[in-house]
Amino acid sequence: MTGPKPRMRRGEIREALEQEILTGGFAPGERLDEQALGRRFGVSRTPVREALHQLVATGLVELQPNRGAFVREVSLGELVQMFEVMAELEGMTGRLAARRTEEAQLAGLKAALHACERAARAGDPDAYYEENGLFHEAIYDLCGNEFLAGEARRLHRRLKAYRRLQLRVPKRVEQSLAEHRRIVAAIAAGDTNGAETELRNHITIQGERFGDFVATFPMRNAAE
Amino acid sequence: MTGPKPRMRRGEIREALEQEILTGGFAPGERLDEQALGRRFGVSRTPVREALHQLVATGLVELQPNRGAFVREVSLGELVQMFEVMAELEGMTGRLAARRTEEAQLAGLKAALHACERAARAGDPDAYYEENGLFHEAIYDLCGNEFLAGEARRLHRRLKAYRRLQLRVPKRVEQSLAEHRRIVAAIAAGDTNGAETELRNHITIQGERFGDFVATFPMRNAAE
DNA sequence: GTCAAATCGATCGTATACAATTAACCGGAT
DNA sequence: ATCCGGTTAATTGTATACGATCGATTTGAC
Repeated sequence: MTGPKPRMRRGEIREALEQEILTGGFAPGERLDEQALGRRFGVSRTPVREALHQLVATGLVELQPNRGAFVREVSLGELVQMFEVMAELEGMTGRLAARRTEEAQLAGLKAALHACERAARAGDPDAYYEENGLFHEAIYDLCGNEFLAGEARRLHRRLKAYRRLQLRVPKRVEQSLAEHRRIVAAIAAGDTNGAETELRNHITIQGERFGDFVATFPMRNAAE
Repeated sequence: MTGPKPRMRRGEIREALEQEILTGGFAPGERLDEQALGRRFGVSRTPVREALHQLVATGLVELQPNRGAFVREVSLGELVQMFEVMAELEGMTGRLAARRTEEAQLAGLKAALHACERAARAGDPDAYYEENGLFHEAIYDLCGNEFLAGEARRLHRRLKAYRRLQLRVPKRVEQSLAEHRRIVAAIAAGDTNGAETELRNHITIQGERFGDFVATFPMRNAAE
């Protein structure tokens, strides 16, 4: 048996489970047994339970009453819906950033853009992915709405695995970079509509049309 | 001692605490003692703990490590931010509903509107508040994005207490009703921009200008 | 052979017990 | 008198024990 027992704490357990679910270590729909996980992490059921409950709040895990915790399966349609909302929130951060940002505050955003350019030139998709996250984070900081930023971060995290996939598409990195440049230009110019539109499209290309299509199909409800 | 012990379950405890926090039964910043609450509800610490953790996820409670749970204090600025996001989400539901709704599906929305009209004519703000919630719920159903609907419901719940307050402003019910009519008209006409704008303004009147103002002040971060 | 009901097993939900961490209090030295 | 360190008390975080609930299996009758 290879089971090490490093005695992790609740927070670490939460992160470990989240990581493993996002990377596919647990199959969607799979049951997450409390005592099995407890044995695996070298702790009792209690911290595992609390970690699972936190994951329920993030939407990764579904909790059936008196039945246990299961890895939530996200349908394609649901993913589209989440991207649709993400696009809206990101667009909003752009609009607010464009309206509220002063010239002097642009340094961080421009630095993040340059970092993206370097990663793209290096042809390193993983590095670009990291810098991309920091780029959007820079916009969050500029939007002046910390609550909005928190919600955007939440969804960003939730969609992490899927966003990463999209970068594997051939010319996608270059295209993304070009969009980043237009976004910065719009924010710098105070072009609220431009920043909003660019950012929205940046998240879902043809997303709304696609959304219209799948919205006509019936689909599962979100967990309580 | 008036302490009854009805032995509530976790879900009930969660709702009771949520209700009491929203209605001001617990002061903002007040500490929520686990065993005290356990005694009060006639249960042990365990279900209280789980209820508190769920409230952390909703943003009502803040959890300091090894220190305990506290009622989260929401500053005015934070409230404005939340309304700003709420306005955007509602606007989005309106836009999607206007684009995706067929004539035959409008019955429910129109019924909800008529119910609002009846409550307004009766001069009953509380009844109007209820019907208002159902009206927005009807739009959620039409937007075809269940995930978005879930997020909107979450924020709606979170802002419940404050929305209720706004309806006490003199002519506010009549004004709200007029906005509802314009919203329905826009959705029925398939006017995406109109529905989005009307709904957005419906949530925050002059909200953006106010947001611009308070965004220039420093403010607390959202809890982890 | 099929279906239904009751028993059995397993797991979740809750209660209680223990350990670890923190904050407050107190005493002493500068 | 003030500041610093150690000690203590209280509370969170975790472990374990118990009870309740649900699903599956088995047995019996039709």
